[in-house]
Amino acid sequence: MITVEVEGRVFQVEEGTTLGDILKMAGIEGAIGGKVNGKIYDLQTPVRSSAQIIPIYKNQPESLEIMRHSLAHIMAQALKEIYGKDKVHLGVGPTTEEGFYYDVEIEGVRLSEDDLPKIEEKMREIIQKNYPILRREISREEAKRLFENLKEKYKLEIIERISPDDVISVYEQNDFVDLCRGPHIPSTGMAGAFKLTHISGAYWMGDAKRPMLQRIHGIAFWDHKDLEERLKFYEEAKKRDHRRLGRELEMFLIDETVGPGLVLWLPKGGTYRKVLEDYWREEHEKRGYQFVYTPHIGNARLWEISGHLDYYKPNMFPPMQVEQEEYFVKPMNCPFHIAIYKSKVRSYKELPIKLAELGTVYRYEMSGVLHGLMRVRGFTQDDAHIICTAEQVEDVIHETLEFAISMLRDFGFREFKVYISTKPPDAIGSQEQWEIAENSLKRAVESMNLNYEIDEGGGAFYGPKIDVKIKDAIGRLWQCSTIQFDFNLPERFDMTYVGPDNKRHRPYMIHRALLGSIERFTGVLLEHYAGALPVWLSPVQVRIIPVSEKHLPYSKELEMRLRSEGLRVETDDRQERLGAKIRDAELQKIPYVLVVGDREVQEGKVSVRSKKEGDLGSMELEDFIKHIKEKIKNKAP
RNA sequence: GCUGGCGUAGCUCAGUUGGCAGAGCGCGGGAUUUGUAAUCCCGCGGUCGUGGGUUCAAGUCCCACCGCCAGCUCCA
Repeated sequence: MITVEVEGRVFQVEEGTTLGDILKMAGIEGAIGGKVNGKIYDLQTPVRSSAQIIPIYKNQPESLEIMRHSLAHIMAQALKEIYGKDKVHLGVGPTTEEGFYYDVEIEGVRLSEDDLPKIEEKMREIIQKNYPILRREISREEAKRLFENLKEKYKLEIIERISPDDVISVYEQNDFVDLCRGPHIPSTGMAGAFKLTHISGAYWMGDAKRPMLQRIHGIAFWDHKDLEERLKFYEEAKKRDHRRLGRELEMFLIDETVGPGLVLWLPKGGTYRKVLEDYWREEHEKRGYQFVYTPHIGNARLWEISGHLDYYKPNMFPPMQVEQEEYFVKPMNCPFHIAIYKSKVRSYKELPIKLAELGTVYRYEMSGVLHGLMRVRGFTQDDAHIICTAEQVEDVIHETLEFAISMLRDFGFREFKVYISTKPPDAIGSQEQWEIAENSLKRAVESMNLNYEIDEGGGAFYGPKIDVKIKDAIGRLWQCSTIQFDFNLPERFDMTYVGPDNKRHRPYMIHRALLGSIERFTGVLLEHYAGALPVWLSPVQVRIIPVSEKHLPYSKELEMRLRSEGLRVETDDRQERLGAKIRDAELQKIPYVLVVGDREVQEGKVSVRSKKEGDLGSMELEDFIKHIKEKIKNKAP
């Protein structure tokens, strides 16, 4: 007998009683599954030891996971029915954040997106038939026999990987059997609303040397309403695509003849970028950073010392030969900053030293991963290296994290997720170094009340780090800031400082970027704001629209006046109708439009239309200047 | 890099079984003098991604390469 606790009540049941029977005993109805000591079980799974049980109902996210998992099976069954049992070989079919996928190999068939409706149709049939989904626990030998007979070569491989202590279970619906740990809904009829979205390739076991399977992706929810909402979200994301916005707003360009992954900043993008970089420099100046500039290429010897040629070479552009020496285009700025640090003997009195640079680096990324501004081959890191003593580490980390969050807030982000990655097994550096570093990271995050997760053992071999992700307007997370200890480079370059004891000591080095890269961050910003950048960042802040040609002189006067106030202004002097000019300003997402006609000329006023708030009516020019300057100062959206 | 899909005017796209390259927007010229999301007319604009091949004939079929997209993998 085992003891189970359900909703505060305690029961004695036979060991191996299914969760469903236990819940029934407790008088609980409508549960999809349950959490048994924190693990999600379905109703058919036997409970083998005393446990705390929390039922899972449809309105809880965990129930979705159960249902989506079953949909993956239903899809697999549909594929087998359409393409033949022997032809379809199943890989893995897990759930995702919003649905499920299944990796399959179908002999002689290349699926295309046109095949999806047919598969969906078959899935609906299976759901309609409402087959019971039955769990069966079988021995390893039986499992092997079963999947050998089914010609499921990938499943056999999975069986090999299942640890001997684990129970092997299969789930059956009608004549379909799948190796699966579960959990599942009790019958196919309970499946919710779903849609197959796309097909892609995926290596078996994520290994490029193994065969590539076809991955069929689907999304699923209990309600059609939620499904529709999700589909709308995709449309919304598509509307916000920075690649489209970048072209429409004339921000940037990636030109095939220049090269893939290499960004050309157009004048509008250039103006925006200058504002961003000026702001960035000011903020760094306030916090005692010193600015440095370093070359784009460096001698191979430098990259040998840094170790990049050992472990980073595949990501570097091939070398160029100059006067019998090899040079590499830089993939990182650190070795240069270190050379600057080492240019003289450093005293503990001048630490921490904070060297900052908007350093443009080049990395040879595989062609398949390039993506607009988000993933490119040449980009500018908002980079800095902080060199300090052990005693200073904690303050430095605290200050840096605070800096990162404050800067991201200025750009309009309000939600952050922080990840701390700790010591991996193959790490270098002393235990003491790691402890000081990791503790400082944890304390900084805790003192700032930030929501964080620890990725145990997820750090680089050369040091622990903090990554900050931001949540954008439609809930997507983007990694921006990273604060990374480096115990490797100070050793390799023999960096030292002279301590109060007049001896040489090894400093701590921290590599950090707040925005990540200017390119990527710009992509994120564009998507976050759907192209309508806050006034302070907008390349054009005000567009003046004369109602007719005769108002052009007054418009030009206004333009000069606003320009002298430091605002970015242009006048639409085209021979177009007012409506057309308003529309174009709107499409260009210009924050403020000033309409100038007879009334405004006579009264010396301006008629203000804000992108955010619509027609604000007539205003004294001075009042408008005050208004817009306030928005700029506050970095209002 | 790998798998699949796609490359037609500056942009968005149409182009049937192989048979004279099209539209809208944009751009140039003209008319209009406009009050809060598209005024009208005319015109310029393409070696159909590049290079081979099949064919009387290729945007269309075949091959290779380049680029883009969805993923895998990787990552700022």
